Formats: sequence, structure tokens, C-alpha cells
Amino acid sequence: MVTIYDVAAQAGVSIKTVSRVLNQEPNVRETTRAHVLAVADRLGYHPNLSARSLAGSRSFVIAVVADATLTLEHWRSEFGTDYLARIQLGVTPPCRAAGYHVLIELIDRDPALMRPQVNALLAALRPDGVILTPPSADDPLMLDLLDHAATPFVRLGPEQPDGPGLRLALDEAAAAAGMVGHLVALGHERIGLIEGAPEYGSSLARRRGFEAALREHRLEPAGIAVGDYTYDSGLRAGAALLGGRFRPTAIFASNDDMALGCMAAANALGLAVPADLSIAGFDDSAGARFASPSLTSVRQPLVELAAAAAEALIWPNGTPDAGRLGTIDRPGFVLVPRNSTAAPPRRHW
Amino acid sequence: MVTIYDVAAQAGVSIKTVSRVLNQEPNVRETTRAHVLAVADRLGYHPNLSARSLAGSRSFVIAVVADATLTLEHWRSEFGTDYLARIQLGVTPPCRAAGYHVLIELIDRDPALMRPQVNALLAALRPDGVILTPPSADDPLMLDLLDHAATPFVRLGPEQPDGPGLRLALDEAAAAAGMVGHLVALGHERIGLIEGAPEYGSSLARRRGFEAALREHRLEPAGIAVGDYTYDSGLRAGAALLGGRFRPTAIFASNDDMALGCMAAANALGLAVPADLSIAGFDDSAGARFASPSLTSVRQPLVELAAAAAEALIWPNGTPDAGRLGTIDRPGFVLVPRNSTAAPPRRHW
DNA sequence: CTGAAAGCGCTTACAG
DNA sequence: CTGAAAGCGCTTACAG
Repeated sequence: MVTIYDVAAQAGVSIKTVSRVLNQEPNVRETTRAHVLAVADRLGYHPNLSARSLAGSRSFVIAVVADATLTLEHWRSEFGTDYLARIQLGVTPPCRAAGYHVLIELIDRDPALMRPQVNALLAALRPDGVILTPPSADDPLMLDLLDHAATPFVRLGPEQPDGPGLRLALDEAAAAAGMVGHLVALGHERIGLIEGAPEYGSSLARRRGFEAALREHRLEPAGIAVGDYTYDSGLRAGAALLGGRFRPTAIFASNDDMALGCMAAANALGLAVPADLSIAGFDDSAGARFASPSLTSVRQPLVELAAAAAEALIWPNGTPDAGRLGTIDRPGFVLVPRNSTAAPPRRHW
Repeated sequence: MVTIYDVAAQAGVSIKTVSRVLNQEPNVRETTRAHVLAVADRLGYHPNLSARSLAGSRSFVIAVVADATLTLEHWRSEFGTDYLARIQLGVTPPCRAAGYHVLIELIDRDPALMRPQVNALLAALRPDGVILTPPSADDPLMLDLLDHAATPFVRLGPEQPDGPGLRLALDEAAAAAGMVGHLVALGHERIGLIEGAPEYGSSLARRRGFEAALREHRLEPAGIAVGDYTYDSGLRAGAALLGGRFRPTAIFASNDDMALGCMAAANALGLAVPADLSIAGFDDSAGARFASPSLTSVRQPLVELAAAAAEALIWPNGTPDAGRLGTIDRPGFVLVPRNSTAAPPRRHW
């Protein structure tokens, strides 16, 4: 392997000068710089990351932390697999462009496991930055460990509005409100909600958005049922909402899995979707795209969020073209209308 | 950060002894070993990977090489996203268990880009091993660069039966033959084939398996149409196969996308699947699971293959329990029967 | 604008 | 069974 000494010798300068050129430091004569670069290129020189990391303050490594159990489950089920892939899609291009490497690190939630795993990660890799995906983004021990190690980190879609680290928040309330707006625009006036597990912040935010939007349109909720983000809970909640006399003409579920469960409940009751009942979900999961009818949903801007996180960690003092980060600081959700929502049926009661 | 010096000082030994204990080298008194481990644990010591890599011969890094364009496309489409996720699922657990880190490295196919990218990867990271996914697994330049750098590498599902590196092959012919066996068992005697792009080795292997299985059952192909692995080509090929007078009662497509295209062609002709026509695919993609009717397909054992690759790189001289690798050396495909295949219609011509 | 020295935290020979 | 010395390939102060 060719080292910095080889380049220095060939170029007739000291290794320090080569180092300056490679790191784009100032105070190098332009001709020297060009010459060194030419020699490095000719020799096929590429700096050794371990040496750089050991001697300097940068490792050129960004670690993406994901919950071990959840991630392995997602990969195995090949269903919710989207999430991490979207993160990778967002993180990878800016990292590649800046010569950074991305490490997906699976960390267990159990504190007795998490503590040594995170400490080993930080000590072994000394990553220049860590990106926390939910639920790690709100784990007190995780935040504490990173904070103590003084490792820069970004929390993707945190549920807590404060705490350490850079937070890249998602405006879930606005997204939920947007979905209500979509249903109202179709003509619906009786809209029910299937709420997610109340212990999740996302679930509360989505309910908040739902209620605010209804108020704005001077409507009352046509029933609220509580689920836990699973298909089965959506099935039960759907049955409950649709069992009454004045059933809603549209139901907004806090995630796609529950929306699909609700769709099954509607089918069981002989209701056609969307002719008799409109159903909307949240997440734009694979299931939403492949369902029959396909499910109207709202897509989290995860790719943009992850890209912003990577750029914030790579360029702590502002992106090269700083304007961009600002514009994607709080990227918007995207409403994806599909075949499960339509105008309400004409009244016949 | 606590270093090996801190541990050595606290334990009252030299750093070399600490190093021996940590690397599980022989020639350490049992009491010394226990004491050092206790001190290391108490201090929360974790070795710095950069220092280990720089000083020693191991980096504890496994790089998974994937084609840049294809991977970004897959991630963006959120459709073929399965592939890399399956690889990650296979590679991650053995690496975690052995203290290795996994890096997904996107490499461009263009030689002018590939050469510096691969060289930089090898020089910067000095990975202990590289896992090549298709099509990199058969790229001559890629193989040459890795071979020259003397980096151990594994080729997943290579199409060429020889060349450098450890090859973990898939028996695609056997998988195709198995699918034909499934159709024959259902009662089909007139089975057509939609072949994939002939420039892919996989396509040839699958056709070979198809023909061998038919021969074994003393049947003739009921038509062979050539596609290129795309939905559209499957649509066209299906129309061609089904347009004749003595149409097949079952069609085996060399991948799921073409099978789904063929299904559309059948629908367009008013043929019900599977009542009038059985259709089988290959890959067990997400589309197969969500299609209507769901598509019978065959699943590549990618997870097992990737796990075997990781273990081969982590334990070059045999897995700790060496028996296991042998058993997954050539893991079998899994036939996944779904609703697109059934008994043939009763003859009525 | 350029360079000589020291040191990052380990492992590799080598010596005892 | 244990340790002192050298060195991996860079960057960090510091000097000129």
C-alpha cells in the first residue's frame, strides 16, 4: 500500500505538506498543491482512515443507530423494511460525496445491553456523528451516553420536544390535519379517528392535528377509537366505529396497519371502500401501496430528514451551500391520495 | 476515553499482557487474565478500532459492495428494496456476535469510477473481507482489484462458475426444476416458459432447469417466449404464449415481474388465474406477495447465503463450530405456493 | 509558505 | 508466562 511517505518522497516535499494538500488546508503554494495532487493521483494514493482517525479528530464515520429487535424483525418480515431503507437512501449520498462511511449499528433496548454496546461503539469507532432513529431518538439512556461522550448526534423525529442533540422534528400534527383536509375536500362531514398507542408521542400529535382540523372546519369527530398501531387493533376499532347507527363516512387511522385492519372490518360489515366508506392511513407503507383498494396515506419525509441529519453531522458549521439545509430543516409530509378515499355516499338515512 | 495504558496501570501489568487477554492469546496465567478482565470491565474499557487496525492485521470491518445505481434505484422505488435488506439481515448477526462492523459501500459500475472507488475503499478501510452482491460478483474489474489487493472476498450468487474469491453459488436450475415439479404435481402437462434476458447467467440456468424437469416428466415445452426481466416484457411474452390455439395451462416466468406482466396479459384475454391458467414466478419479491391473486414463486436463500459469507470472512480457518458452514454452503431455494397456481382446467377443446 | 518532532492506541516481533 | 521497544500512517502543535 502506498503511504503519505511515498507521496512526499516522490513529490519532494514533507509529509506535512502532503497532509495539508489532502486536507485542503491553507498555506500551500498553488504549484506545490497541484504537484502533490498529481503525484498522489499517479501513485494511486488513498489515505488510511485508521491512521487519520487515530491521529486526528475525525473518523469519517457516521453511525446510524437502530433498535436491534425492531430492525431484525422488520428485515425478517420484509414488510416494514421500508423505514431503514429510506434512512439509508437519505444518508448515503451526502456521506459518499464527503468521503464518509455509514455504519448501521443495531443496539438493544435493554439498558444492561445498551450501555456496553453504545460505549463500545463510541470507543471503537469514535464516529464523527450518530444518527438516532426512533425509538432510540427518545431513549433517555441513549441520549445520556451520547451526551456524556460529547459525540454529536441527531435525533430523527423525536417525540420529546427538548433534550440534548440536534432534533429534526416531523410535523405530525400538520400531516394529520392535512389528511382531514383531504377528506373534507371530498365532501366528508362525519370523520372518525382510530388513534394509535397513547404512549407514543406520534399518536398524540396525530390526534391533535385531527382535532384541530375538524375544529377549523367546524366539525365534530364522528367517533374516536383507540388502537395500538397493529392491524388487529385497527380491525377491532373499525368494527366499533362502524357498528353504531350514525356511522362515519370516512375514517382516518393513525397508521397504515390499523387502516388496513379497519378496511377488513368494513368488508366484514359489507361496506364497500371507498363507495360506502373512505379510509385513510398514515406512513405510506408498502402495505398501503399494495392493498386493494390501495390506501390513501401520508408519507413521512424520512429521506430528506436523514439527508439533513447527515449533512448536519458532516458540516457542523454549515453546509458548503448552507441554504439547502435550511430549506429541508422541517421538510413537509406528502399526502398520497389513492383508491381508498372518495366522495361520501349520498345520504339515505 | 480509557486506554489500554489505564487498564495496564490499574491491573499492575504491562499493556502487552492486557493486549494478550483482550485478544484471547495463550500464555497468560488464569488469575492474571481474570484480573485484567475485571479491571477492563470496571473501567469500561473498549479497544479503539483505529489503533487495532493500524497496528495489527485486522480491521474488524466487513464491506458489502453493492452497485450504486441499482441500489439507489431500489431504495427509491421501495419495491425491490428487499434484496439488500435480506443481505443485511444475513450479514449483521454473525458480525455483531464477532465484534465486526458492516459497511454498505455503493460502487459505480463505470470502470473509471469503480477503480478509484474500490482502491479508496480498500486503502481507507482495509476491510477484513468484502462481500460482493450481483452484479459486482461477476465484474471482471472488481474481481481483479480485490484479487490484486489480496483482500479476502466472497461472491454471492455468481454467474461465472470460476474465477477468484470464494463463491457462494445458488442452484437456480434446481429451483426452476422444482417449480416445474410443483406445476406437474398439480396436473399440468402443457407448461410454457417466459425466459429472462439471455445475457444473464441466471436466465440460462433457470431455462436449463425448466427443460431438464420437463424431460424428466416426459413433457414438451408448451412454448417458450423471451423477455428481459421487466413487467412489460412479461406482458408481451404472455400475450404471445396465450395467443395460440393450444395454449399452455401453466406458465413459468423467470422472475416475478414478468410473471405479473403475464398475469395482466391473461386478464386482458379474459383468462382467470388460476382457474384457466396457472402462473408461477421467481424471486419471491414483494410484488408476488401483494399481487392479486398472490403469486406462487420461489425464494432465493439470500439470508442464509449472506450469513455464510460473513462467517467465512470472519473465521477464515473455519467457523467456531465448523459444521454449520458446511450445511449452508449451498442452501436450498424455498418454493412458496400461493394463489396463482392450481390444478389445470378440465379439457374442453 | 514549509517542515521536524511528538504522539494517537494499539499489535508485532523479539527478548527474557 | 511476561514485558520493553518499535512501528503502523497519519495529524497536531510548534518552529521557522
